[in-house]
Amino acid sequence: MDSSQLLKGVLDLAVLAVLKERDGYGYDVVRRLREAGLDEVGDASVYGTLRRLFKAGALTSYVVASDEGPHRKYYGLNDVGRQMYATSAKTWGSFSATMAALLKEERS
Amino acid sequence: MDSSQLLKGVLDLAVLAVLKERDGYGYDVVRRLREAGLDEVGDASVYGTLRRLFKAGALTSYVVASDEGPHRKYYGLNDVGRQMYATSAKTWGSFSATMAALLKEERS
DNA sequence: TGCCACTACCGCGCTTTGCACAGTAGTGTG
DNA sequence: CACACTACTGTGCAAAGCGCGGTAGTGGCA
Repeated sequence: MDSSQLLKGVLDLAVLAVLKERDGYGYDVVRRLREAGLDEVGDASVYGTLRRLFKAGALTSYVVASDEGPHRKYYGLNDVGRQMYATSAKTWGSFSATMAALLKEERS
Repeated sequence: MDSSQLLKGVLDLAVLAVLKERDGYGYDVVRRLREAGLDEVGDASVYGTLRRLFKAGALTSYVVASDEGPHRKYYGLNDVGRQMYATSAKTWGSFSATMAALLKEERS
């Protein structure tokens, strides 16, 4: 099945969630999301989301050199990002609860 | 917050869910979805979804005259639609579980 | 009679967003 | 030196939900 459409509007939240745990760079965020179960997420989607969130003022950004590869652009949550995470998580919670209730009506 | 993006890819499932309970026409499906909690769903989205699902062969369709207004175009699930509902519900279930797990990691 | 509200449907065009694809680099391995 | 892995970027596309406007049918009300 193609669950890519399900990510719409939720990838932001997912990225915020992993960054809330600890700062991370793009390639790392992709890995963490896939390990978390979102294995179909595209790398370009994550990079795009990070740039979008940064542009929206929700993330801090700093570049760190690496011994084993190219530089890494780290991202982390700031206050705006934490606020965004809180409200998004809440919205998602009520939305998924609504959907769960809708799907549970198995009285046919 | 704008939860419209959350509907992406899930509106199909929501529409299938209400039609699984019983047949319905567009305007009625909109009302039922809103009563279920998806109060921000646009009517054009539902009509579009119904047409799309019908075109995909998941729905039956029949027009019924009404005493109190315009005609009503009823839609109902066929075998394809029921199959689609089953797999979509399953996909949604695992996806939302993944998201729940991701959000629950409150160990900062 | 004229106006409005509610019901019911459709089409156009816009925006967001995830993604495929391609490209650029740095590092290490055979 | 080719290749794999790491790491980031840009372009352009397609799907989907929605705002808006339009078309009708019915009925109420002054």
